[in-house]
Amino acid sequence: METIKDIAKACGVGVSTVSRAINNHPDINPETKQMILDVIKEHNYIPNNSARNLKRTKSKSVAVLIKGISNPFFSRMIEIIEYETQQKKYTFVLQRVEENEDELSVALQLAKEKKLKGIIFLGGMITHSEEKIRQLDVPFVLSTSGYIAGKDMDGKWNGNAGWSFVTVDDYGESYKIVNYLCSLGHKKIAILAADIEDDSIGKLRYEGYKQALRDNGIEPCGDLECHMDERVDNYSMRTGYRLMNKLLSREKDFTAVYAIADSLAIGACRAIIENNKKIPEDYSVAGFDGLEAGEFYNPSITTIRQPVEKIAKETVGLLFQLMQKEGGNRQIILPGELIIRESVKEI
Amino acid sequence: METIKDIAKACGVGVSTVSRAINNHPDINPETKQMILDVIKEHNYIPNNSARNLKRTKSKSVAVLIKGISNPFFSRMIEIIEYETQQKKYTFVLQRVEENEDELSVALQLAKEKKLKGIIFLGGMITHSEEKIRQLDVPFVLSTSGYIAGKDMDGKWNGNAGWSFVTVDDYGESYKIVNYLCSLGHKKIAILAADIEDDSIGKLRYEGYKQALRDNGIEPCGDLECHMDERVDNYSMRTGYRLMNKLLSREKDFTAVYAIADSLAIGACRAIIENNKKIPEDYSVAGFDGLEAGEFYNPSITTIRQPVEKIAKETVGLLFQLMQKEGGNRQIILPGELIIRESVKEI
DNA sequence: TTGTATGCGTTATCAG
DNA sequence: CTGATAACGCATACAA
Repeated sequence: METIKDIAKACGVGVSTVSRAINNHPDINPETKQMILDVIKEHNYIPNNSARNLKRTKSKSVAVLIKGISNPFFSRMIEIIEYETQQKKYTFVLQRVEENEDELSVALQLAKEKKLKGIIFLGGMITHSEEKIRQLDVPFVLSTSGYIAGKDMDGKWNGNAGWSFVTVDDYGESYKIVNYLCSLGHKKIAILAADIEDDSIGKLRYEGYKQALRDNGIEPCGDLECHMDERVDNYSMRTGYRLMNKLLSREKDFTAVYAIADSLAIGACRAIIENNKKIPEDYSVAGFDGLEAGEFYNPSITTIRQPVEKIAKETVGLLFQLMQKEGGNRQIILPGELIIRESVKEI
Repeated sequence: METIKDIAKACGVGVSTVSRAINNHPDINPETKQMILDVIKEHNYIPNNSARNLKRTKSKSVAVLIKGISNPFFSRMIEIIEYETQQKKYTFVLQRVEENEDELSVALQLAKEKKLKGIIFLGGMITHSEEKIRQLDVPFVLSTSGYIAGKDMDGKWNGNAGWSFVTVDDYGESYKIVNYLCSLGHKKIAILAADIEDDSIGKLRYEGYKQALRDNGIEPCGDLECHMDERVDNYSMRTGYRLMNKLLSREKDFTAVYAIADSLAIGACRAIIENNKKIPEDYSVAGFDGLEAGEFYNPSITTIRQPVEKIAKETVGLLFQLMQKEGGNRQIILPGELIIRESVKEI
């Protein structure tokens, strides 16, 4: 294994000079620097990152910890976050964390190893003790999650989370689209929801649905609710398909279905079509998220679009404010956008 | 910052004993070990990974380098690779690499930093000099790529790649589905393809298409080919939508379209539908990949399914054989599966 | 502008 | 079973 010493020897200079060449330090003769760089290239020398991290005191890097990397929603977010981060001349570390892994522990460890300046959490970060969160002495922002942590059970914002986050108002936007369905004359609105025990966005969207119904004088009916199985289902098209078939087999009357995610909505559509029913003639279908797949589906899916670009930008902006101590924790709640397409009709 | 020294002091033992406790070494008194572990937990001590990597000689870890993380196809692969790796008691490192980044350089660096035992490349690894590849002294396997490197321009396998890979036969499977379209009586078959300059799977699938046509006595016609714009388009639904509209505007006659990816096929379907044409009555549409989105689309998309699970398992299996020197480089070419669904009709 | 020496936090070696 | 100490490869303070 080649080390900086070997290079120094090969160049006939000291190790620190090589180090200076590598790290673009100013106080070095341009000629020696070029010579060293040439030798390095010739030897295919690669500095050992562990040693660098160990020695370095500071660093200009932030990390994104992402739970549920398969979420297509996150792909675009990452792109933007990465771009914005690089604009600010910071290095960007992407770290995926298992569904059953503790993202906070991973964050703690990574912060130490990479001497991080800041962290962004994408997904997850729902259930953590204040105490453990406090161990994280690096500025961090929760993106598209964390809202729940500041919400009371009935969905009302209690306004005192001790940390920063950026998210859409899942409860409010869910309310909005269900209310929209009601305004179109729908009275029997089914829902494809997360499992009952869910305490994340699934719960928020579910609560928004129920409240919208009540405010429209409709009492939520358990027979029109179809929940995922805990630890079996996920937010996939297949799940939507399964849930919809289950709902249809109950032979209950309804005119619209609200799926709490576009992926579920698409699976639901397929189930409806295979049952020889038409969308939206027989059933209206509404989703949530604003995925590309919903836009190009046949019929295209009426949904709430999450402002991905905006969320990403605000997240990075907030994180850097925190890092530069330009203000304390803030909670940014962005509006979604009701996108009216083909899958819902007036009744 | 707390170090192993602080823990040793707090426990009244030497640092090496603490190290033993952390690393599950056998030669340590179970009681002291438990005591140390307790103190560690109490202090929230986290060992510095950089220091560990620096000092450690061996390691039991493999990495997956993935180019194009948004590819939904890769999500499932990663899941399986990770599972299989953990079965073998190895640690798994996922490293994403930018589209414009050099995955080989990243691999070289990571191998050094993390003392990797093996590497899996997902996507990318198309254009690299033999010389640079040889620098990588760690066993590696190319998954769902690399085939091209052993192919001649006309798609024939030249059989002497100096490295291992696992993939489907993009050329052959592409040939298969186009041939299937021909067998159904289609004579004018359009294609939605990658940009002309593409030298990856895009080229292979394109060549398979042309050869299938010729073998069915049909001369490929440029007017029925619609290529992506280099560096602008990607394998998204939106691209498929754009290309299909472009193709339709040419007002050329055709009865079937073959999109070289399911995502493109779905966008194409949407474009056709918006032009008030029916699938498959007016146009048959075929895809490639076997994405969930194609299965649940309306109409469901006839396609070639890549055996994701199998690819992933064979990849890991091959890598570990290489690592354990149980054989030299091998090239595994798996068959795809023609899945007949609703988007294609006989003519 | 350059070289030397020290220490980052850990594990491995060796002596007890 | 345990503890002292020498590396690991690099960046940096300091001396030249």
